[in-house]
Amino acid sequence: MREKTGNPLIQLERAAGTRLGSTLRRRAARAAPEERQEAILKAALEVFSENGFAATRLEDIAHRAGVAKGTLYLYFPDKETLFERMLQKVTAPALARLAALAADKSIPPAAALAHILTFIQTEILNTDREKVIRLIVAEGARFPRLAKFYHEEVISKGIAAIRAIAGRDDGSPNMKALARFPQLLFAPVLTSIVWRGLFSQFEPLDLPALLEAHKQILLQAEGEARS
Amino acid sequence: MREKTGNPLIQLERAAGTRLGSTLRRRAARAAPEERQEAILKAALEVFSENGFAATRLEDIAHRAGVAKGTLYLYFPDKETLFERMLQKVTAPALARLAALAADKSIPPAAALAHILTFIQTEILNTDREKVIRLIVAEGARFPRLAKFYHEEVISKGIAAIRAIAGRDDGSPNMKALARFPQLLFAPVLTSIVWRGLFSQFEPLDLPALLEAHKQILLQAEGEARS
Amino acid sequence: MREKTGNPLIQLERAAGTRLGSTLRRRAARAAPEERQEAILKAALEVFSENGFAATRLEDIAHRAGVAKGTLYLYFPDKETLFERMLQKVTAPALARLAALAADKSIPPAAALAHILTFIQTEILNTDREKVIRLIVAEGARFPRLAKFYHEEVISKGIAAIRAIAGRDDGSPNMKALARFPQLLFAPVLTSIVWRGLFSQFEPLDLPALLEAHKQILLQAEGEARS
Amino acid sequence: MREKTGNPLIQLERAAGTRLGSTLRRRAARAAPEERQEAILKAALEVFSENGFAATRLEDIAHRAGVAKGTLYLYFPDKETLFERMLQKVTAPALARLAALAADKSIPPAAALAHILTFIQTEILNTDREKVIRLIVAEGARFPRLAKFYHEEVISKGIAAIRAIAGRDDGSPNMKALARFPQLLFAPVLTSIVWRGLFSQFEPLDLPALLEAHKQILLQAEGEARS
DNA sequence: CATGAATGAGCTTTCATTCAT
DNA sequence: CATGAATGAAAGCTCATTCAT
Repeated sequence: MREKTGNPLIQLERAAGTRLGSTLRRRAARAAPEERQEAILKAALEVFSENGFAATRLEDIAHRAGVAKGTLYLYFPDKETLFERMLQKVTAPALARLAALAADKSIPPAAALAHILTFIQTEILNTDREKVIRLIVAEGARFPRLAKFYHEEVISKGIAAIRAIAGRDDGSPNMKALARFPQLLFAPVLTSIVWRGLFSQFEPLDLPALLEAHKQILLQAEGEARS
Repeated sequence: MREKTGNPLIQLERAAGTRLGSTLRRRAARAAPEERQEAILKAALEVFSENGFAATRLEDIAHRAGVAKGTLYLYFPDKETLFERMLQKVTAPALARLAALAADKSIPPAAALAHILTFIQTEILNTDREKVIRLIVAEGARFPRLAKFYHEEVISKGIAAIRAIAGRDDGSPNMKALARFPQLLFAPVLTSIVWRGLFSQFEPLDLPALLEAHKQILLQAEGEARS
Repeated sequence: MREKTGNPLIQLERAAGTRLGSTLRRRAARAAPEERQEAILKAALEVFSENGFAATRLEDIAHRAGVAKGTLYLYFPDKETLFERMLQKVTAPALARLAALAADKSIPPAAALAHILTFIQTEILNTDREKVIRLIVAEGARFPRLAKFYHEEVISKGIAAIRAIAGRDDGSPNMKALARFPQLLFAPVLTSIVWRGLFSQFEPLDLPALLEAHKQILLQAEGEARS
Repeated sequence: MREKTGNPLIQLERAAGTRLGSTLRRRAARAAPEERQEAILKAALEVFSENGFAATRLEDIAHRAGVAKGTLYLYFPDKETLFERMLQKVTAPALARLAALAADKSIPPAAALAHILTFIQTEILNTDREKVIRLIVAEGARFPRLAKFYHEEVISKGIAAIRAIAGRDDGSPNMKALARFPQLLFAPVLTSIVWRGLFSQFEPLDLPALLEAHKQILLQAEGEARS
């Protein structure tokens, strides 16, 4: 951390009050406001992910976004709000397809749930959303508003979708269990995310294979969701 | 280190006293040094659990432990070390019985794994160890030394035990999967711990029932590990 | 300069808007430059009066004047100059009639002085000029240039006028005193201005009656300056 | 302003990590807490008087008091409170003798009031209390709590004392006026204080003579309060 | 050993001023 | 001319760490 930037060349120029060629000045030719907002949120996700909320310095986010410290305050009133808005923004979309899956009753339940796991695999893992999950897991306890938002917007919807799908099946005991505890479907995903954040360097984890094994156990599926 | 908070949610609790002369010191008539160390570590677990590493003030730990701020430095060189030592201390024991289970080849694998889950239920959940797990999950990424320690002392041993047990079974596909991915055994436990830290107030979770369902799916066990 | 507030009492008023895109600009269809200057100075008097120099934000003045922040700099080089120019502008006229009174030797001294007090009552109290006096009293010590200007343009002229008038009288001891200490004439006025700025809400002050009493004491006048 | 202190000798010593003779270290051999509080309040009065509330930097107060910035916060929770406490502290005593004068009915009213003016002259003018008055006059409008405190603790008591004394006299019209408007007694004092804060360098003011003249006008006193 | 007052680096936030549009 | 987004110095406040007692 602690990148003491501040191009000395530029500083000299200023100190002297001179006005040399114009190419070197100006940090990035004034971007559109939406792009800056975007850049700030992107930088925020990165830096918060690396350091956690409390240990993140706004100056680092600003640097990473290519703006000045004060600029952040043109877009967000304070650190906490920036944090929450950033998480909400990344969180926002994404649940639509799950709802569609839940509604499509032509797909057999086991296949639909396998689809969900595949969906998670491609749309969340190794994505910004994985970082978000890590941040929520790590900081959510200190941000009840955030936990509530995430539960309402993501978790409860996902839970409902899984429950709806599993409920369509009648016989299978595993499906019954899933209808009661949808958490069992994504528990290995969450565990993998945590694992990869902590232990991968000591003991790597073959995530696709793990999820495949999970599907077979839970859904007796034969890897039909390979696509 | 030197991390700063600013989290308004947390600052409420503070505000403290107006700082006067110090006529009425002495809190508990001088305890034995081991007891003090103990008290400090206990307080540290509590306060770090509530606030996370960066947002925790050493003064709060000292206060909770009934000692002065400076006293902490007689036992630990700095905040980070206190944090790590505290986690290591709570972590330390606990794995012996798992190893014993793994070694006892008279118990059928499924029963042994069910035993492990029961063991986790009674010895970890609702315990200081659950708090430790939450802290590791939340802060481990910023404390690689800690993650390494925890992997070495706890995770890899648990993994090895599960793998040894599951490996004794030959036929069952679930056992094969567990031998390859022991994480699948405790994934629902970790998920539950995270859930209870974040979402319980919005949507409670019947943990024993969830683990029971998990056992049935994974081990076709019929709750035989009730003991 | 570059002074900072932090006064929480003042910050309440702010908080502003969340800063969005700027689709709906334009406040008042482009005014003539003199009018803008006027509007800025008017707004400046108001806002500086409410908050004092250091705690006043230029943005508030701009907002109140219906112009953009940057526009201020087209009319004034910096905050301090705006402050001084504003005070000078309001101060500027006003002394002519006093000089006339001083020159008109047909009016008996006591009556002339009573006139002055009446003049003050109608032309200063409850006027922008009262605000100016409060600002000078409050901030003058930090703006020697301003104090000097005010002394030269207003105070010394007023003092001279009073002295000239009182000096025309020979016998009366009060007139002798006033010729030596013209401040005694307007001391109750200044005191009232300060009082009303600070204590009126706790203990109101009947200003006309007070000045009437003052006239009687000092000038043995019987309210003949009612005009 | 902006005294960048920080004894370079000491800084070198620290940088090198050496431990030389012990006399130079240590900012003042750890004073008693009351003394430090005292020193801080004294420094605060000075610096606030020079710069006003908003333009005063806590660091300057700390430097002037010979303590570190953080030390201020051991004694006062924030800038505003320091400001108010400082003013209250200087204000606190002082009114007792006035009350005594008001109660002593053996002294003729005019003499008692003359005493009060003399008292003001010796106990307030050229004193910390004069600075306090200037600060209240300048900042009171922004600190209603402070204005209220000052009115309750000082002003209203002084007003009451004057009114009681003046009320004992029956005939004199001046006394009647004073009983109704006690402000007239101290108006020249306040005016002088303001004058000396703003214009003395351009036009000095013989304050004792002015107050003497005031006494003669108001009390027909012949300087009997010389004592 | 224990204490807690003292320190000062560091962080969030504000706002006068600039300048591309 | 006018705008207001952008800048970054500066200030209030916190808290890990030290050290005289």
